[in-house]
Amino acid sequence: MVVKTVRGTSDILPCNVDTWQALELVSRNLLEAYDYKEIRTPVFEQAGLFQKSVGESTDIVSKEMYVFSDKKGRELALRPEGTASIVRSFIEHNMHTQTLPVKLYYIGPFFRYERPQAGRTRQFHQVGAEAIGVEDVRLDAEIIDIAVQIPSKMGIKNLKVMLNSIGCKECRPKYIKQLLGHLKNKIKNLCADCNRRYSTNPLRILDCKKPECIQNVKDGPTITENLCAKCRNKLETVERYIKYLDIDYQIQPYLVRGLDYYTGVIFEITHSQLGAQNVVAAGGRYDNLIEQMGGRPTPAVGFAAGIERMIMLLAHRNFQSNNSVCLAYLDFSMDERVFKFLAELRQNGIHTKTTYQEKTLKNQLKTAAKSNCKFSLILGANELLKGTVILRNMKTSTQEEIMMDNAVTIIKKKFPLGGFRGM
RNA sequence: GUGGGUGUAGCUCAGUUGGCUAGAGCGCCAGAUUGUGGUUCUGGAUGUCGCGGGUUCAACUCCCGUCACUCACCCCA
Repeated sequence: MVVKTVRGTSDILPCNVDTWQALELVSRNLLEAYDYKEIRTPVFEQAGLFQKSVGESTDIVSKEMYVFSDKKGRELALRPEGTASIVRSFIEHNMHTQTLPVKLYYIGPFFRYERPQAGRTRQFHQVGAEAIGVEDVRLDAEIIDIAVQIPSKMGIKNLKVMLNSIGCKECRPKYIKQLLGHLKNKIKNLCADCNRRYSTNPLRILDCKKPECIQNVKDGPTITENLCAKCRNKLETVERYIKYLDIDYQIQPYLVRGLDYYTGVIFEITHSQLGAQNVVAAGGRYDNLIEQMGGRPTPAVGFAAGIERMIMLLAHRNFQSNNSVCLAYLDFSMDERVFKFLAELRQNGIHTKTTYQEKTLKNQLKTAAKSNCKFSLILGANELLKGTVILRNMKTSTQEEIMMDNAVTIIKKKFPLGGFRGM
């Protein structure tokens, strides 16, 4: 058997890579406009980093992490998410001494050993951002804004923004007690998973999809109406700000987050065309994490968006650039003058295709048309003698004969600024 | 980790109750006279029928196993 990609991984082929590049470009431009700087951390870290930050109790750490030992016996893990590494880096490089907030973003691959499904693979990519060091709800609003803007700028519509707060160190434990009290007599009505959650992660019972659980949770207390005054005020302020930004959202009292480090305002952005894994982006505040990881007490807020999931929503769109020309030559094998002309075009940034094969002109034009070239350059013995070349517009099927020496400037004028179609 | 569906040419699929050299469309390649593409016409190439085993005179078709894909649960971006 020939070797294939590992389960849950896939090649991003040239035919799809334009969409990826467009998405990355849009993300970078946007994040940098919001004053975030890119950070690139290693794809593997000490396994303990994730155990401490993401939480031993989560499935991500307990079951889904790619853990391995290196030759010195160090326990390492492929990163299952982005925030932990950034927090590690923030502490390691004493970033608290910089002007706060420190605003960072990342784009890259992550790894979780899960059963593949629509919108879920073992290697997947996220774009995310973190604003660290200032506790201000405007940063929460800004993070939500960016998380909405990235897919929106790509032309993804009908995003659903859901907002909630899971409280702070003070009010969350109180609420959990209340919730457990409410469910105490109803445990036997809950599904098997929620019976387990009752002891491991009670908040998760809130977002169970099973009708019997929804039924029992419905008449119980919600975290949203049991927040302390401070948390309630923060949630309301975030609402006010994103309203000003015209972000259409709704409060979802049963929205909770899976990772242990979240505190306060959290959010999820979903899309109905994605299937069961419908979260495009999600995030929230994690004010205790940095202290918990050995730094000084530092508030922070961030989000991550699933790139594959956005790509799925863009599948019908074409981001292919057609800013290329095709050099067709004939009557002779590609001699030095043609080869030099080709190099000259390319050295001047003109995306130039050619066949490298002695094919008929017909054939070469066919190639040019197939690969979506805007112009063909036709260079035969006649032209070469005169020092000219034929510039053929593939769309209008009109052509003109120009001097080879002027070709670069003339072609460059024909192209507006390079970029992606449909943006 | 659990459950359902699927696995036949590069792609999308057909293949009758097991029976001759396994098919279609699209794509690909080549031609329709001399240096001009996307239409049309003609011709052509391509398959260990996912892999391994079993039943049978005979298996793409039945049975078992396995791997992969896919969808859902779990979990999460």
